[in-house]
Amino acid sequence: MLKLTKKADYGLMALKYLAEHPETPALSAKDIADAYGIPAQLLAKILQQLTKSGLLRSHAGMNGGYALAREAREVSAYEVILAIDGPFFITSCTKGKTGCELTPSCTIREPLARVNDTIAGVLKSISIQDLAEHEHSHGHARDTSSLVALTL
Amino acid sequence: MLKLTKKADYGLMALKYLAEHPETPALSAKDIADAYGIPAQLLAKILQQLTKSGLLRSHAGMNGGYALAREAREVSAYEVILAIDGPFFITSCTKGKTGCELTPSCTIREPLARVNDTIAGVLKSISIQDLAEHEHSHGHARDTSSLVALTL
DNA sequence: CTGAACTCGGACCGAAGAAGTCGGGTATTC
DNA sequence: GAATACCCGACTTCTTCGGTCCGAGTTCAG
Repeated sequence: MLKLTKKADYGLMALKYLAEHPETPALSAKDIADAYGIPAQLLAKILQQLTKSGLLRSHAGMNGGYALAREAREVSAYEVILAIDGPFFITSCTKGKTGCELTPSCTIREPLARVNDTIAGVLKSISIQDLAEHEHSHGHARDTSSLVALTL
Repeated sequence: MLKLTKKADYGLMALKYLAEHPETPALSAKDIADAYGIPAQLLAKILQQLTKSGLLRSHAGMNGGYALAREAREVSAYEVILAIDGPFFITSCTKGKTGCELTPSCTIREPLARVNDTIAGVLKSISIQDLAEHEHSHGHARDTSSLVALTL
């Protein structure tokens, strides 16, 4: 478990692809879909969501398509996932307003909420640029290690 | 997204409950289920899985029930989740053997695998004991902060 | 030794959400 | 005005989770 949806995957792939082709003014949904073998219509919807969230700029008409609204370096994986799948929570009782009122015993959530924050922090620290850069970087380990604090 | 299942939640709750009652030789599934308002039959199945995974000891017959197989301190949240929901991966292409062979372009997985490891590390650093201890610890922040390294 | 209390374990089902499809509408360019 | 591409909601399909039911095996008390 604990996996993110295919949509989020597709979205990350698409943004990575755009980051890898900064020269082109715009890439159509079909272009990207073909490049990865993703269902075009589905990818289109995902890109629309990302556009609505302000991560992409769209341009209709011939030779239209999508382009990054910001620098690849300035877009975190967290934002992408958030835009596509909505806010995530590790805990099942998503704590809307009802939450775990039925079971007044959700004493587990408190520590798990910390974990949740930690994960979010990790995701926020990864940019689209990072994804694109590691195209063929197998061995040469960069020194871009970040530390995440988990306070119980 | 990215949330763990209710089963895993229930499992963690149950273990926490057991950790809080070390004096009793065994607690039945029903006891725990009643304490938290969880469907008893469902909890029973979860506890069975935990038993098969070696996290619990079961004892049939009258006054039977479940007990921790190990010290609460020695059981990590990771193990519990693993036992209940199976191995988790952030990526959708779970990389069995087929994985993303269809799309030979899963260049995203590599960085995300690091994230996956990071999360696993966090979960491994949390023990059942930790969950039980924070029963009423609202304000007094302990200094049990651990650092997790994420190397891209 | 018989029955109550409990665990064990598979089969089953309904609901929810994810994945993907279809079709109509709108904007832009040539 | 035709081709290209984005826009967007509705719909179908499929998987999985959450939960229930029931039968069988164990253990212990009286």
